[in-house]
Amino acid sequence: MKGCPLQAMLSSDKDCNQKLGVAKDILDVLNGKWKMEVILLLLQYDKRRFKDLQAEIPGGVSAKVLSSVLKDLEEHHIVKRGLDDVTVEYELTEYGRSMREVISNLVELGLAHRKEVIGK
Amino acid sequence: MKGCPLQAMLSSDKDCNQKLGVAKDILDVLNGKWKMEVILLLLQYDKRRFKDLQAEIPGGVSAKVLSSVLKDLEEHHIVKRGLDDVTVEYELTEYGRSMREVISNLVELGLAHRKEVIGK
DNA sequence: CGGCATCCTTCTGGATACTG
DNA sequence: CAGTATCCAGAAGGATGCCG
Repeated sequence: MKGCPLQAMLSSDKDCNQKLGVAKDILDVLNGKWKMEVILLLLQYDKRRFKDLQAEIPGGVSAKVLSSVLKDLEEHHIVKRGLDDVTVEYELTEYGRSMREVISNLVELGLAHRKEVIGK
Repeated sequence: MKGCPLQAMLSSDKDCNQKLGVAKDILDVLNGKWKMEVILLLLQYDKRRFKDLQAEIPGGVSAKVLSSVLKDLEEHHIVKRGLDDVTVEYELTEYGRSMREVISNLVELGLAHRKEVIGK
């Protein structure tokens, strides 16, 4: 045993498992069948209505699931829900827009992973 | 619509959704209740036996679940399973050791996320 | 010791119908 | 249009027991 292998930490009194909890926080934000799809669409369109999002997501989401996804993303400050006149429009917050780099990094890591696990 | 918002891609003929699939690959590797715990323990100990891993994981994993986790990590080239004499020892592959930086990055992102979503 | 077999509970997501 | 309500199926994880 050599202590927590996660350097890059500033506060030293927290233990490794708490750090894992922090890491899982951000995984939860992106995890799920449709979260990244929604974020990507909102990166493309800036503002989008519920029905449009539902129609444009490849594969097809039920209204119930899309609703819960949007609610979840809103709670995590990724999207903003706004009543524009009579309709409802969703858009990314500034923080939400910062997810583009995060997802890009994941794509990079994913490509490396496919290379490592060839043929899988 | 302005095209796929994920730059940092080299091959241009694949579309955005395939890129998301690639990103999900790496998420799957780390996602799950115990995968990162196992990786962290193996970063600390280099080699570890099944029972030891099970005993040291905080919270407690059932043998069935730990078994499936290790099998999954092995399929993804993260851990190596070796019969050392009569006992079984697990250790990280070189690729598996590269997960330390990935997890560290997630911790960084998680800290930023907590800062963004204060009090949650 | 290192699992696998079985059974059970919980969580995600899907299908459909309905409402303000 | 933008959801909510209900019911349902499948996967993940847990508890316990058994086996080579």
